[in-house]
Amino acid sequence: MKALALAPNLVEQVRNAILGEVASGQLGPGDRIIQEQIAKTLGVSRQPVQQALLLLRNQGVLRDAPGRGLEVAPLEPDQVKHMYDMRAVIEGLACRLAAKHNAERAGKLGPALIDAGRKAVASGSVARMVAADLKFHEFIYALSGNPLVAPVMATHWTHTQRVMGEVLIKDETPRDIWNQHAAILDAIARGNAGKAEALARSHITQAADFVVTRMQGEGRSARP
Amino acid sequence: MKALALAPNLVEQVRNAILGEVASGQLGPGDRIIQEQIAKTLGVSRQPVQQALLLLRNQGVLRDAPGRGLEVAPLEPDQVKHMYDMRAVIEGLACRLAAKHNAERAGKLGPALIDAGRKAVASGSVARMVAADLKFHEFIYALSGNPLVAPVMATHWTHTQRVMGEVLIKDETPRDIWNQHAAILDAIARGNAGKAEALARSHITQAADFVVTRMQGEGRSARP
DNA sequence: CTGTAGTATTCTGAATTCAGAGTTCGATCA
DNA sequence: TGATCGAACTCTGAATTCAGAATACTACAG
Repeated sequence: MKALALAPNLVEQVRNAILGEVASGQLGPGDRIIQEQIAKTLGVSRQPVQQALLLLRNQGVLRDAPGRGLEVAPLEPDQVKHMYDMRAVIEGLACRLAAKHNAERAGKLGPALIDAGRKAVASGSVARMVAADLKFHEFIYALSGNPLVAPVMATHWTHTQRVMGEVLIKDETPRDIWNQHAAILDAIARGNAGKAEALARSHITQAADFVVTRMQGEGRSARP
Repeated sequence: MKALALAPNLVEQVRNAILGEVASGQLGPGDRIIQEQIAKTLGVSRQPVQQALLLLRNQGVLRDAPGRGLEVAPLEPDQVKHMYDMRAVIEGLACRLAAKHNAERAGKLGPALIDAGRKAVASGSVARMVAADLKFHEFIYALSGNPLVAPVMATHWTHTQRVMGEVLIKDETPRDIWNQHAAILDAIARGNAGKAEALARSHITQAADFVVTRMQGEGRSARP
C-alpha cells in the first residue's frame, strides 16, 4: 500500500496553479504578479502565495520587476537557446546512465511509450503530444538512476510548455520526433551508452534549433 | 556606476547563514532544524526563516523528516556521485561554450587565476584552495555566456564545500588539479571546444572518484 | 519490569497584522 | 499647456498570532 500520502502543501498547490496559468498563456510575459490578487483568487492567505512566488522566481519563471514586485519573465530566444543547451547535456547524461544501468528495463517498458507517442501525434492534439513527449523523457530520467536529473528537468519542462504554448499552437510539429525517440531507446536497450548520449544530444539540439528559429520568425513574444 | 544595490533580503541572509553552518560542519547530517531556534539566534521572525528553509529544502541541502520538520540531508556517497555526474556534463558544456565564444578573453584573464590557485596550494590552506578552485570555475561559467550555468553550479558548490569540510580537512589534496585547470584553459583559449569539454569532464570525473573513494573509506559521515 | 493509554509540550503551516517603500494621480505654478 | 511637487494609495517584506498535528513524557496496569 501507498501508506500515508504526505499532505499536499498549500505552497505546492499555489505554485502549480500559477505555473499552469503561465504555461497555458493565461499569464503572459511581462504581466505583473500581485500576491494579494492571487491569494484572493485561490482563497488562501498571502503567506503560501509568497513562498510559491519565491520558488518560481528562483526557477526563472518569474523575475524581479524592481519597484513593482514580480512579473512573468519574458521568453527571449537567447534564453531559450541557453535552456536547451543545458537540457541537451543533462538529457545526454541521463541516456548514458540509462544505457549503462538499465538497458533491459528500457527494452521491456520503452516500446509502449513510443507507441503511445505515435498515437498522440496521430490524434493531432498538441497537449497530448507534449504529454507523451514528457512521459517518454521522464521514463528515461527514471532509468538513469540519478535522482538529481528529474527535478532539474522539471524546471526545463515548465519552460518548454510555455514555449509550446506560445510558439507551436498553430503549427504542424510532428517531424520525426518519435523516430528519434525510438533510436535513442534502441541505443539504451542495447547498452550502447556513447551512442545513446550522442543521439539524445542531437535530438535536443534539433528541437532547440526548431523552436528558436520559430520564435525569431514570430518576432518574439507579443504583448497586447 | 553600480546604481542601487537591491536590498539584501532577510531571506537571503538567513539562507546564507544556514548554508554557512552546514558547510562549516556546525550543523551535521541528521541534525534537526528548528525554525524558531534559528529565528531567535539570528534575531528575526520565523517568516523569513521559513522561506529560507523552503529554498534549502528544494536545493537538497535539507530534507523532510516527516513528523519532525526538517533535518540536514545526509551526504551519501551515492548522492555525491550523482552530484558530480551532473556537474561533469554541465562543466563540460560551460567549457565548450567558453571555447566557442570567449577564447581570447580566456587567454587574457585566465593565467592570473591559475597562478593564484598554485599559490593557494602552496599556502597549504584548504579554505584558500577551495576558494581559488571556485574562482577559476566561476570564471569559466562567466565565459560560457550561458547565465543558467552559474546558478545551478552554485548549488553544487554548496555541496562541494560540505564534502570538503567533512572529507578533506585533514588531507593532502593538491594532486595535479592546477595542471588540469591549465590544460582546460589552454584548450579554451585555443578555441578547441571539443577538447575543452572532454578535459573538463574528465577533470570532474577524477575529482568525483577521489572524493567518493575517500568518503567510503571514512565509513560515511559520523554522528556523535 | 514492560507495555499502553493519556496528557502536555513542541513545532509547523497558515492567517492576520504592521510598517515602509514606491507609484500614481491630482493640483498648482511657470 | 506642460512640468513639478505633494498626498493618497498600493503592494511588498516582515512580525505576530492562531490552530492543528505529532512527539515525548508520565502514570498506570499487567
